[in-house]
Amino acid sequence: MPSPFPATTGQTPRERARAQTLADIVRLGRQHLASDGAAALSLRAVARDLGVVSSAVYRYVQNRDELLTLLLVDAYNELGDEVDAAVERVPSDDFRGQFRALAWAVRAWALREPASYSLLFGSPVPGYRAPAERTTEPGTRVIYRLVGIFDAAFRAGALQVPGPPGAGIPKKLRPDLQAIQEGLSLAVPEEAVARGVLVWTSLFGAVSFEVFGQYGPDTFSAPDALFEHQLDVLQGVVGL
Amino acid sequence: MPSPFPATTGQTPRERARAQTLADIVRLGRQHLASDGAAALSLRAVARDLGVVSSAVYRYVQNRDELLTLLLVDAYNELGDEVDAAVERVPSDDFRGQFRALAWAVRAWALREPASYSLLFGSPVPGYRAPAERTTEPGTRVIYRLVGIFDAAFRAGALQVPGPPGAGIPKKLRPDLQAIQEGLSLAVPEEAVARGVLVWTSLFGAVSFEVFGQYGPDTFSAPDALFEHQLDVLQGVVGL
DNA sequence: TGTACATCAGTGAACGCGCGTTCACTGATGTAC
DNA sequence: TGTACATCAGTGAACGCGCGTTCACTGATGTAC
Repeated sequence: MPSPFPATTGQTPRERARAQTLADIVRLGRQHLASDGAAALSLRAVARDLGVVSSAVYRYVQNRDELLTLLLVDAYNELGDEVDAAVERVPSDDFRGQFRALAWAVRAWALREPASYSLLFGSPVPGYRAPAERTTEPGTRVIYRLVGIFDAAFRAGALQVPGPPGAGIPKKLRPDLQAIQEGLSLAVPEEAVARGVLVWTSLFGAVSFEVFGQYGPDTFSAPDALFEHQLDVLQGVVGL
Repeated sequence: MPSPFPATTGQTPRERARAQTLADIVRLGRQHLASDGAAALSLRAVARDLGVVSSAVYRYVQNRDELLTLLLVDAYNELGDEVDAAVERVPSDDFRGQFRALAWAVRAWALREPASYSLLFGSPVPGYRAPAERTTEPGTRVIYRLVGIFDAAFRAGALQVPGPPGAGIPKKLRPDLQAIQEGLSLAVPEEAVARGVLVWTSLFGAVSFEVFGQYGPDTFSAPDALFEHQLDVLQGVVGL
C-alpha cells in the first residue's frame, strides 16, 4: 500500500494516467465539435492536439464512432447535472420556480455550448447511430426531471389541468399516454401528460430557434425577455 | 425564328440546356444531402452522378458553398409552395383550417424530406454562411404566411387574444414586438404577436423532435394523433 | 532487495481513399458577315 | 447559302490536402518470484 490515495482516486497510477488521457481526449473532442461540427470530428485532429501520433488514440477509443458516443454521453450528463443543480436550488414546494429553473438551465447551457447542443438536439450525424444502451439513461435525464416536477406539482394540488379533463385527446393517442403514465408511475392525468409533452417540445423548439439562429439576426434584441414570456405562456399551457 | 417555344421556355437552346443541367445538379445535390448530410455534400460526387468530370461542374456553380445555397433556396421554395398550396385549398374565412393546413403541410414535407428539413432547421452547416440576399425571402415565406393567417383572423374577429391584453409582456420585449407589428403592418396586438412567435417555435419544435427522433423509438405509436392534439393546444394558445 | 518477465502507451510507416480547385486543352455549337 | 470566327461545355491531368485504420515495433512501467 504505497499511498492512501490510489484506492480512492482511481486504482494504480497507470489506470489514473489512462483515465486522465481519456478525459483529455473527450475535452479536445469537444473543442473540435465546437469549431468544426460533429461531421468533421476527426481522430487525427484530436491526436494532433493531444501531441501524439494518430494511431495512439486507438489505445483509448475503438474508433471514431465511439468518440462520438463519449461526447454524446458527456454532453447529456453535463446538461443533466446543470439542470439538476438549478432545480435543486429552488424550494421543493415551488413548482413554478423549479420549472423555470429547469428551462433557464437548458437555455443557458445550450447558448454556452452550441456545438454540444447541436449534437444532442440538432440534425442527426450522418452515418452515426447512437448505441441505446449507453445513451438512453443520460439522454432522458432532463425530460424525466421535467415530468417529475409536473407530477409532484399535481400531487401537491398545484397543477390544474386546463380544459375539460381528457375530452380533447384523440383516441389513438390515449394508449401511448397511458403507457407513459404507467411506465413512470405518474399521478397526473392523460391530458396533463400530453400537454407536458408539448411544453417539452416547445421549450426545446424555442431554444433551438435561438441557438440555430432561426429568428433573423435583428428580430429580437432582448431574447431573454422573449424566453421569459414564452415560459409564462408554457406554464399556463400545463396549468402550473 | 426557328420555333415559337424558345421565347417562352427559356431563350436559346444553349441556355435551355444550361438551365436543365443546373436543375440536374440541384436534383443530384438533394439526393446526396439525403444520403450523406450537408457536411458531406461534395461537388465531385455530384459530378460523378451527372456523368461528367469533376471540373465541369464549375461551369455551373462557383464552388461548393454556392451549391449549398442553391439547395437551401430550392428547399425553402418547395416547402413554401406546398404550404401555400395547402393553405389555399381551405376557404378564406376558415382561419383555424388554414392554420392546421399550414402545420400539416410543414410536417408532411419535413417527414418526406428529412435531409432538406435538417438543412433548413437543423444544426447550422459548419463553415457555411447562407448569403442573406438570396435566402431571406424564401426563408421567411412560411412564417409570413402564418402571421398572415393570424392577422386576418384577428381582423375578422375570429382571434381572441387570451388573458389580460398586454399585461403579461416584459417591457424589454415590447419594442421588438412593435417593430414586427409595424414592419408587417399587423392589426393583431402585441400579446398575439408574442404568442404567435411561440406557436411558430412550438410547431417547428414538435416537427423537429419527430424528424430528428428525439421522442424515443417506441414512445409514440400514433405520431399523427400526437401532432393533432398539439395543434389543438397551440390553437388555444393564440386564441384562434 | 534484485532480477526476469509481462503489460501496455506510444511510434512511424503504410494502405487506400475522397476531397476542392486550377488550368491548358479540344471540339461542338452558335453568330456575323 | 457559305465561310470565319467566337463562345462555351466538357476533358484530363495535376496540386496539395486530410481522413480512418492496421501493423510491427520500441521502450518505459509495473509485477511475480
